[in-house]
Amino acid sequence: MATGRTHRPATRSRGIPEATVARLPLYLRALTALSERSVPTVSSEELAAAAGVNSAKLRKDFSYLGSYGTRGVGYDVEYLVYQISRELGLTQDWPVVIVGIGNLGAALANYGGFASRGFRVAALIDADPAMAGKPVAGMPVQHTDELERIITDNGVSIGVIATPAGAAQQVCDRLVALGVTSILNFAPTVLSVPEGVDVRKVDLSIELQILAFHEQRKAGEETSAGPGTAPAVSTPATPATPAAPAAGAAPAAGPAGRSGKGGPDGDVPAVMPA
Amino acid sequence: MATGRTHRPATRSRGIPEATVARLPLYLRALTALSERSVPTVSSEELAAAAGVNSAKLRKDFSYLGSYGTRGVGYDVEYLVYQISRELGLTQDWPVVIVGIGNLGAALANYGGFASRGFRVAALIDADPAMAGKPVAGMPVQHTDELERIITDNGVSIGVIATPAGAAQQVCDRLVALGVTSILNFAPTVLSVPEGVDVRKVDLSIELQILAFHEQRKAGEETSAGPGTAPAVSTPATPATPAAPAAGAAPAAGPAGRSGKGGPDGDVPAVMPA
DNA sequence: ATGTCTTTGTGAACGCGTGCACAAAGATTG
DNA sequence: CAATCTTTGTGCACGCGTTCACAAAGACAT
Repeated sequence: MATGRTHRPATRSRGIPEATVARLPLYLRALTALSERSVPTVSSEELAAAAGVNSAKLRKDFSYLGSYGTRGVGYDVEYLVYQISRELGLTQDWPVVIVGIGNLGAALANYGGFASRGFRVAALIDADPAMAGKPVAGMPVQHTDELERIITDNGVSIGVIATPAGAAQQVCDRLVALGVTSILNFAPTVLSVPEGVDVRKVDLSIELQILAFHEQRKAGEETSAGPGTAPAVSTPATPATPAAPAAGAAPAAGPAGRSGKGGPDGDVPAVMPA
Repeated sequence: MATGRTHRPATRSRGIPEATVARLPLYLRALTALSERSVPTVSSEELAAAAGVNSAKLRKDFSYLGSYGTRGVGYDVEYLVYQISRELGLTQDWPVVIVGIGNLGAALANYGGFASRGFRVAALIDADPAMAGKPVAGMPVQHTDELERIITDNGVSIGVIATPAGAAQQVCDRLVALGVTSILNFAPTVLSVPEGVDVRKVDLSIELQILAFHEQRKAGEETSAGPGTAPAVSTPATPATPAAPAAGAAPAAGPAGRSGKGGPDGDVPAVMPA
């Protein structure tokens, strides 16, 4: 999951709940597949199964868009594809810039799922002068200096940040200053943006960490009996009071020493207090 | 947002809400940054700002883990890093396989954020025999035939799928059969898995689509007046009854024509079984 | 035209997550 | 030791999202 809506407390834009908006692309994908198989209509039950959701939820979601179904029959696939596309704004062309052409940026540039949904990669930007001119995904990488010209010339309003964490905020600020109002952030940092700018983030390692949590829980349940977290580790309830005081000794031995190392990003200490 | 927990209706494992679990990695990242700057303690206010959340929410989240703060002072950074790491299961080593070494798979293999969090890339797998032996991220790509040996030898319980959509379910089934119980899916498909297997998905294009929705809404608001979706388009309320019948005509004119084209998309399978 | 059968659309209940606001707890100062 | 100040931990209320369950609507058969 790419998590994270930032700002805009409970945006229920035009009556369509955020949760529903987040599912529309899923329905669209399932519908597109049906469309390619020339399936004329689907029931909410079938479509829900294809999209991996509850059928009641799907019907309620669609009810926010209007009454597009026919009782006793189901939904017309083509028509629904069009309605959802329009609702999501995919009937128009969205020029996009990708900033930071490292491994991930290059992968994004090559990703077919963008172009097929109306997202046109207008430019690939990188701060490294050595990258300039290099072709990635059949398109020359351009230097950051070109950013302003590119964005204004193409009318770009959506930017993708795939830079290292350290550069992300700076890039973000520049994009926003140039009029970009939607940002998809792959850098592991919290971006601060002014009111009116939407940020969504995708953090690859966060997803793995969430899986690890559940994995640990599963392993713990089958190994030992109780609901304990890790087997053979003291329960988390105990070290309440001694926490803060005891911690004073920690930095000496532990992770503080690691802070010198220039790792790829933040990480977990090898040794810990208490 | 990489969204998407599948299965497990309302998993509140061991009393820690899912929403809280999803935020722990964020806190951890912020705390690690503080740790590297040798900051000894933080208040909930400061940490919340660094993690991009509400301070009340943060305190409540931490309260599920136990009472790790000191009133009037704040939280001990090192200690909290340890507690969260342990809770997430990051104090142990998680061998991971990445299946599908295309652009994205290669980017994932090179991503530093995994290794630094206790995730060890045990192997890179690809179905293409031509890829076998090629070094990616300083590690030879191995053929799918090796999958069983690799997984059992390394005790892999987490798999990352970065294959084209068409191959994802098949790969998933094989992983599950070999004992993998957590899957991070980058392929744009809904994976069906048996009870007890966790799937999280990251769909790059979904995030962009959600941004496009909001972007369209923003544009619509400033251009025309009303809360209408796209300017100069009939409101969605009208075509209620004629929806299904009229839909037959829709594909001709509208974007429905798009369905025919077999895009460069890695996305929807061109053909698929019923 | 009438009745039956299928499937939508939605009212209502429930549960989770969020945020407020404050009491309790400890540090700190005089 | 008492008073004050800071910050945590949480009870409570509210709103969003999910799910159930059913009436309304239309297709289809007779």
